[in-house]
Amino acid sequence: MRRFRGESLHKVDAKGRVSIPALFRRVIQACDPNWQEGLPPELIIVYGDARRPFLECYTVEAIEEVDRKIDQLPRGSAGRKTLERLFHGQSYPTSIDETGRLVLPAKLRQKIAVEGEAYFIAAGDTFQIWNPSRYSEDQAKTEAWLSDQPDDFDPLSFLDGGQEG
Amino acid sequence: MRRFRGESLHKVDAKGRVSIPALFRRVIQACDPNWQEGLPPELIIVYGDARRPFLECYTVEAIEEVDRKIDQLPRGSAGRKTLERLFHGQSYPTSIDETGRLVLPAKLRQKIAVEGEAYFIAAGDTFQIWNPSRYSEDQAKTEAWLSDQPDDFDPLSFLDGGQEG
DNA sequence: TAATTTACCATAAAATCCCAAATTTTTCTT
DNA sequence: AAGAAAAATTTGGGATTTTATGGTAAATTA
Repeated sequence: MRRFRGESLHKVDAKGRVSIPALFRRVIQACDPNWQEGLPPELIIVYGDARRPFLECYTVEAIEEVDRKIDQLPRGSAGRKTLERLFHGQSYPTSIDETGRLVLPAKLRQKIAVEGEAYFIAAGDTFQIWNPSRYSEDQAKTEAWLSDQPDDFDPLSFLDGGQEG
Repeated sequence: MRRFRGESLHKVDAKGRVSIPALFRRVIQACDPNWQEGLPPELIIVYGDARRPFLECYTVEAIEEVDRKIDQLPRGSAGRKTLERLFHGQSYPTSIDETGRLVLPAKLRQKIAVEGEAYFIAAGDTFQIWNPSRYSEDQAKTEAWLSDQPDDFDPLSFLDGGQEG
């Protein structure tokens, strides 16, 4: 259980509180090496990439892997600088409260235009938080593209294009 | 026993509970590397491809193979994004309960228009769940096509690299 | 102090567990 | 090979737990 799976819609109240999908909570907890009974499981929300209309949520383990890779880049290089800004600066470490909720500060809610509801969707070792209608639009594009493919087109054929092991 | 074989019809009750064909259960259990005595065998239901009128059920091993391949695609590529949506987002991880049943949430039942009964059919290393009459229609088409072939046409001839496409 | 954040408590709905009745299939015995 | 017994399977109903969400009080901080 080290991988997120599934999608769901949740209410966001005036204080910015949102329930995290129950299945996601288990993954977050399992991937927090510091967690123990009684402590709140932690996660990191990365919000800096302005081109992306969603928040990207990392488990502690996943963010530590990114950190290690950043550490290996040459000091002062453009790549390192950009990644440090994004993952160290423009990120928000937080935790899951007793009732399974998260608080999204106003700044983050504005960033993705979330008000009364938020849409959660898994993306492997991270998950994303979207404005529901923005997600629908994005998804509609993907589906339109898919329906333009031949009837027997299998999305899995993407897998054969890349390098195989 | 790592391959599904067979087909059958089962009742779906008001809570969405359905028996999984007993033979399928053994395959699901055998292909769950985390399974041990006392734990429920797990499986993953993929429902996202709107062009398909059925649910596709993966064993843990089968889905992990897909996951590994997705991981190898370039981050941010269109193919990877589509597959992440499909296999990580639009999927439902679940398990087989003590009595051999599965719960299909309302959302999934609606997706394939299943109400009182569901039709299960093996498809190699996955199996599918259909609305029974939709399956009949689809099957009728296959049979119509077959009966249009010459009497001596052998389906196995597909194996010899005939027209693929 | 005023505003914001955090902790705590409460409740309805939904998902899960537990027990058990009918079947069906398999095994055993004659 | 037939019938009886045992085991496994399919299905149903109720009780229990978890989840999603709202409200209020306490605490922090600007």
